[in-house]
Amino acid sequence: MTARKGKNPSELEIFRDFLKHQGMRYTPERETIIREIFSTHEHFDVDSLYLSIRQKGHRISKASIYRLIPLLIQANLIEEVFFEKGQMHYEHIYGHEHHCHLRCKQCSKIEEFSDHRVAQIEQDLEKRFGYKVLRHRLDVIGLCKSCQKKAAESS
Amino acid sequence: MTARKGKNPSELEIFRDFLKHQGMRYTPERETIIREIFSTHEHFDVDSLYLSIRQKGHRISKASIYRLIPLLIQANLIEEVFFEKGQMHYEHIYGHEHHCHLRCKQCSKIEEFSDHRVAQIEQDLEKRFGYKVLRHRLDVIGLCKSCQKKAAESS
DNA sequence: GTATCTGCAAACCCTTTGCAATAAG
DNA sequence: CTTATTGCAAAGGGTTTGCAGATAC
Repeated sequence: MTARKGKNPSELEIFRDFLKHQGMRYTPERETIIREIFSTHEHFDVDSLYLSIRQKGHRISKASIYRLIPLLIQANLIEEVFFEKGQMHYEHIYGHEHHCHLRCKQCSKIEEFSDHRVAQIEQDLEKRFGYKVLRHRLDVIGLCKSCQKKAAESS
Repeated sequence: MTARKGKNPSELEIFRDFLKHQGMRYTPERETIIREIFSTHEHFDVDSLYLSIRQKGHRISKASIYRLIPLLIQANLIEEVFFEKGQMHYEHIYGHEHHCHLRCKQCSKIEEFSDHRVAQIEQDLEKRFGYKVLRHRLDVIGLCKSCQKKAAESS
């Protein structure tokens, strides 16, 4: 991202600025939720986030979490990653290396990779469609080595 | 589109075989739904699919659509593409040219594109990780021209 | 004939929202 | 002080499910 000199601002600093710019307020509840979200590198859903916050003794309502999430997305701190079993799952996009996923259709094993050609594609898209590209998600689905072997044996 | 009486679209043949193999039944309701899904190249969601089926005079319940979709996914005919405004959106992955999506974060407008470099990336992944690649999904998120303009005006 | 499928409507459950009390700025 | 924010509980809305009748095989 934009690290000119020195260290990058923390998620909390970025979000505080975002709120001030919007005429919104920086509350203890919001700080607690953000701290919990950024305390791990995992993706999360509202329910598990709510439970882990409660387990640490904080009394935050789910409504506050639901109301905070759109703001965090607007501030480019998190994004929706996938929807599963009736729930949306989110992950941080700030402060973590971007990567693409190579996923085995059979056993769901995931390899992570990066490829500079995706950035080239993005540049071409900006020219061709006039979009300002913010980010991408590339998921490649296939069969891993051992699942190929199993498939060959069973046929 | 009108019903094609003489020709059997291959989606239907594939799905009929799939059902037989699972001990399930090929019903007129299922055929009607599949014909409607494959009559266009668009993405669809359950509600709009339901409406277009009803508008053509067929009396199919939403429940039947909801119950059919997991089967079509299992048969590799369609897949989930994205979740938006509370609804899942699907698209065919069989019998139609593959394409990637360039989506506006603000207004959700979608441009479709293809790029041969994705196929090159896939080939490299097969070599590097030993996977057999089946397909991919590349979603690029950005701001379309008019949403960039709006953002500039309001700041 | 029998097990699957259908339509209907109610249940489900994640998410959103109205409201009165609270607190940030 | 003023107005955004909170927690609660109720409402919303897409999706799932139980059931009795219909139907593919």
